[in-house]
Formats: sequence, C-alpha cells, structure tokens
Amino acid sequence: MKRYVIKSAFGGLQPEESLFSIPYKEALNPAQYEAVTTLHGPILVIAGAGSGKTRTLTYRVARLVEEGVPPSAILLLTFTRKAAQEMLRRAAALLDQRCEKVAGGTFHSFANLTLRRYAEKLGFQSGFSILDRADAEDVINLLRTRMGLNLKGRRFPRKRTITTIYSRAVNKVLPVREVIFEDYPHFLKEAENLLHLCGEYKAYKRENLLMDYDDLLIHLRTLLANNPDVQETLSQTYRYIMVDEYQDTNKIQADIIRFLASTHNNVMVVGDDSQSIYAFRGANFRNIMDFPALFPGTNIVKLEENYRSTQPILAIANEIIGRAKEKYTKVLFTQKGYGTVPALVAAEDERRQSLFVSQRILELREEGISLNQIAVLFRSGYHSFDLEIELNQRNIPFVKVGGFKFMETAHIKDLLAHLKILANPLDTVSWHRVLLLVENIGPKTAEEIFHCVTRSSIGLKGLATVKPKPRYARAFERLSKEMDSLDGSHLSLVETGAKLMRYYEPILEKKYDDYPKRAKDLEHLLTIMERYRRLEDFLSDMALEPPNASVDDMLATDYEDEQLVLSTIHSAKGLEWHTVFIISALEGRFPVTYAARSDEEMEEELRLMYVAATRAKENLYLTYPINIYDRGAGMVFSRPSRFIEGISEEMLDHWSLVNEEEEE
DNA sequence: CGGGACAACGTTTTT
DNA sequence: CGTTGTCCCG
Repeated sequence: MKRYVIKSAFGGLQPEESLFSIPYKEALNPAQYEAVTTLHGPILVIAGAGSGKTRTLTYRVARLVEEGVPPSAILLLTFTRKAAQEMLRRAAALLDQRCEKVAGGTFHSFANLTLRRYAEKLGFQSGFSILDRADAEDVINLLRTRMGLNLKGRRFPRKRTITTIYSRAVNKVLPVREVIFEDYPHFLKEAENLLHLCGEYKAYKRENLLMDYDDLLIHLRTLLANNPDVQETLSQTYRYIMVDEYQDTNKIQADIIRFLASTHNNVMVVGDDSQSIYAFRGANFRNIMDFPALFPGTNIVKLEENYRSTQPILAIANEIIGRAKEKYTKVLFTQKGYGTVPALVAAEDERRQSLFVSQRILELREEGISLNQIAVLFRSGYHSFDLEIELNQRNIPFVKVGGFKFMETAHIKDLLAHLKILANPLDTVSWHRVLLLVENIGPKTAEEIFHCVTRSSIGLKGLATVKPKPRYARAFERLSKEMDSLDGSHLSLVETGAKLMRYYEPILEKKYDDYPKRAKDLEHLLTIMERYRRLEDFLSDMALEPPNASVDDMLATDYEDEQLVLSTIHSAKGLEWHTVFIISALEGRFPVTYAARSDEEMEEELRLMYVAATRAKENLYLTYPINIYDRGAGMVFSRPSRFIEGISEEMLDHWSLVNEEEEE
C-alpha cells in the first residue's frame, strides 16, 4: 500500500497580495504595527526601554516612503545626528536608498539649517556664528569685566554660573530673576546686575551676529511665530514629522513642533517618561504627557514588551523605577524568561573596582563575548579615570564617550577661531582668541584692534587699517598677512586648514609643552576637514555635533577592531550591550551629592540609574568601592547607591572580592 | 599694560 | 586636578 501524504500548508492560491514589499505585520507586534501604519494625525508612542522604539521609527520611515511620500517631506528629529543617520540607514536597508534622503538630525542642527536659509528675516543679514558653551562664557566674561562687575572683594557669580542661569531661564521659559530666586538665592542681591548683564549679552550677540545653542531654538521659534508665510511653507515642506526621545524635549521644542505641524498635524512623537534625564537642560518629562493637550485627538500607543533584557535584569530595572515617587505609565515585561541574576560587587576601593572590571572583561572575552558587546557606564566622566589606567595597562582597547571633549581643548579652539574669523569677520569672540595668541597682545589691545577692524566694515581687509604699536607690530603683521592671503582665496577647505596650521605651529610650540601630541590632534582635525567643502558647514557641525573622541581613540578606531565602550549614562541613551557594568554606584557619586537638594533632582538620578540598568541584554554588574578618597575628608566609607540598596539576594547577587592569596 | 607665577576654588550630565 | 582669579614685576 502506498501512502500519499497531503501537505498541510501548500496553496496553489497566493496569499492576499500585499501592496508593500515589507512584511510589516509579521515583523512588528500589534502596538508597533499600529504606530507604524497610522500615518496621519498626531500619535504619542510611549515606548519603554528596549521595546523596539528604533525599530518602530525605522519601519515607519520605510512605510511612508513606500506609500509614496517624498523623502524630503519627512522630518525625523532625534537626539543626536548619529541616531538619525542610523535609523535612516536601517530604513534604507529595509526598503531602498530613498530613505537616506529623509531630512533628519537634531533640533539644533535643523534650527541651524533653517535659520541660515531665513537669516535675513531675523535681521541676521550675513549669516551668523554659533557660540559653544565656552564661547558663550567668554562673551559673558568680557561683558562682565567691561561693566566693572568683577571687582575684587565682591562675590559676583562666575562666568560659568551666569551662563547656566541664563540658559536655564531660556529653556525653562522662566524670568532670569525667578531662576536666581529658585536656584541661586545667595546671588539675589546681584539680581539687578545679572539682569542688566543679560540684556548686554543679548545685544552683543545680535550686534556681532552670534547665536548660542539656546538662540538657535529661540530664534527658530520666533521665526515660525512671527512669519506666517514661513510657517506655512515649512509646514508644507515637512508633511510628516517624527520626534524621538520626546521626554527630553522642552517647551521651546514643543512649540516648534506645534508650528511645524500647523497645516497637517501629522506628528508622531516617541518617548519614555521614565527615561527623562535632561531636566538640567530644561526638559520636563511631563511634556510628554502634555502632548495630547497640544494636539487634540492624539492617538496613544504603548510599547511595553521589552525585547532587550532577560527577566532578571528587567526585574532589577522595574524594582529601581518602582522606587520613584511619581507613578509611571507602564510596566515592562519580557519573554526572555531565562538569564543570569545581576551582581552587586563591593570592592575595597576604587583600585580594586578597576581590577575587578578589567579582569571580568577579559574573562568574558575568553568566553567569546566581543569587546564591542560590553560597556562600562558611570554617572560622571571622571569616575572612569582609574579604570582607564588599568585598561591601558592591560592593553584592553576602549573608546570613551561623553565627559571631556576633544573639541574643547585649547589648541583645537585656537585653530577653529582663525577659521571662524574667515567665515564671519564680525565674530569678536574668535577675534579675541586669535589676537591673544599674538605675542604682546593682551585683552586691552585685542579689543582696540578688533574695534578698528569691525568699524572699518570691510571685513578682514580691515586688518590693514590697524596701526600696530612697535611692541607687537611684527607678530601682528604675520597674522595680518596670513589672514589676508586666506581671505577670498580659492584654496579648498582642507588646504586653508593646512596653511593655517603652518601659521599656528610656532604658537603651539611656544604655548604648550606637549605640543607634539597636540599637533597630532590638529592633523586629525585636518582629516575631518577633508570631508567638507564649505567652511560654514564644517564650523556648524563642529559646534553642533563635535566628534567626541580624542585622537588616541580615533587611531584605535582605525583598526576597526573590537573596542570596549566607556560612557556616561547620558551618552549611552538608546544604546544596548550584551554586558553592562555600572561602576561607582555609591552614595555621593550616584546619586551625586547635589541631588539631595530637591526631590526632582533625586528622582532624575533614579531615572538615570534606570536608564543605565536597561542598557543590558544578558549581564549586568553594579559595582561600588567601599573606601573612596574624598578631597576634604581623606579616605571615607561609602554606602552603595540608595537606588539599589536593600534589594534581596535573590534578585541581586552580592559579591565580595577576595585576593588570590587569601583564598588558598 | 602684558605676562608669568601662585593661590584658591569647586567639582554633572549636553546641544 | 584643572581651571579661574589675583598679585606683582618688567
């Protein structure tokens, strides 16, 4: 007898033909699917950690393009430019190259591009220069001195504090006086002067065509608010808007979105209220809850299934966020039921903590976990200093993200200042910097010179109108000639940079003992310049998205090899690793001491710990040194972070470190 | 007035 | 620990 088998799932009939090449339904869970396929009207996606937020955005970009929406009509605003590029790259991989053409970037970079196009509408006839934090401080310092506010014996706030106050006022939409009252009551007696100085600062920026980071947002909002025609045009240009990390946006950014969407309301914002970690920058996690009020008829979608972490890791994360005073909107679950219980590791001191982390990393490496799959996270940049030494000794390659900035080093800023002058001869901040580098020129002389130049109103050619005193005449002529030869020359950007570097090299050697190292940094800057054609583009990018690795890190990257990641938690946002170490999880460092000032700040620290813990897929180690060195008190005992204290052994393995000899 | 030497301070996270 | 402010000399 022959057996004839009827196959169960073979159809001569094709399944219902899809209009789309991408199997959205199969690739997404129902909530994600809804978010991806609801293309019109406002949508708020509450996306828990690891719930496929990026996936959802990526698929939605592809979907829009597949539906026939021109890529240039889609605007994707993210927290870093890298995040936007990555999403568009993935969307392109799903569908096709068109997705790369979608307009994407940060709020600041978008503002920069738009404002340059409409500069004249705001009275910035010939463009503007961007002041980074340090530049802004320099301007304030200059004005403070000019106003005679920093007389000795008087306790006037430092330039850094002043800048912080102004920025906070802008970002939180509060009067300066209010910020002083709330956060710096001890400076209330200087409130009048601070207000006056603030006015001077604004005027100065306007006169000299300068914008700081906050101005980019403020001016964009003003542009949209005061020019209905521009608002209409832009809204019609960007007919589909998506905003990532919405929990970390502030009121100004919300207003901008409101204006941009005014003609269509096609806005999808994605965020997680329990991952809001930028309150210090004016972000308010309640913003995300206000979205439906801003856009009536908002569709709310919640993504609660976590695809990233194992159950034991998620249990810790839920325990941490459960300690928050504010109640949150969702509870994460996972189907990865297995997994190793996270460990709490008490090390005798910082040194031992470093030994543990590096040794454990090497073991994981042996087990076949690539260094790329491992990250060490910390609250503040300096927490990893000791570990960095140990990693260097053991030849474990790493990149450090966050904390100190290559761009902020003096020699890089020096060279950039020369370029900034070429781009904007009214940029007095850069003039100041450039002139101070010339021998025998100090603040007073510098000011005289650039007054002379700006008053001539013939741009850089105004250098010729300066009559230098013999003291500095020779060195000044050298600068003058150099700038004159570059002004209006047909050299490419990188050639200009190289030429300037030859000019700057003697100054560098005179100024710094470690000039060979710094010269290397500058070489590296030249290789970055090669990628740009326009000076303005290069300068904007350096201000808005500066490369954040130093030259040593860059060299390591050249090998395209495995690298361990060291990162501040803020810079680790949105990323994930197989194994995560959270170091220095102790009272005073994490939460930082200052957080005790207010409940809000403490809550934010807690969310920060939550963000850190939810970066881990398989392994999570929390470590803390028992003895730490405190500058005031010397060695002091420390307690583990309150955010993880008292968690049961079942949920969190407690490890103590033992010396090899002692163990025998 | 510019520049170097020295003391004091306060210390997060980032566009 | 590195930056910021002050003092004093050339």
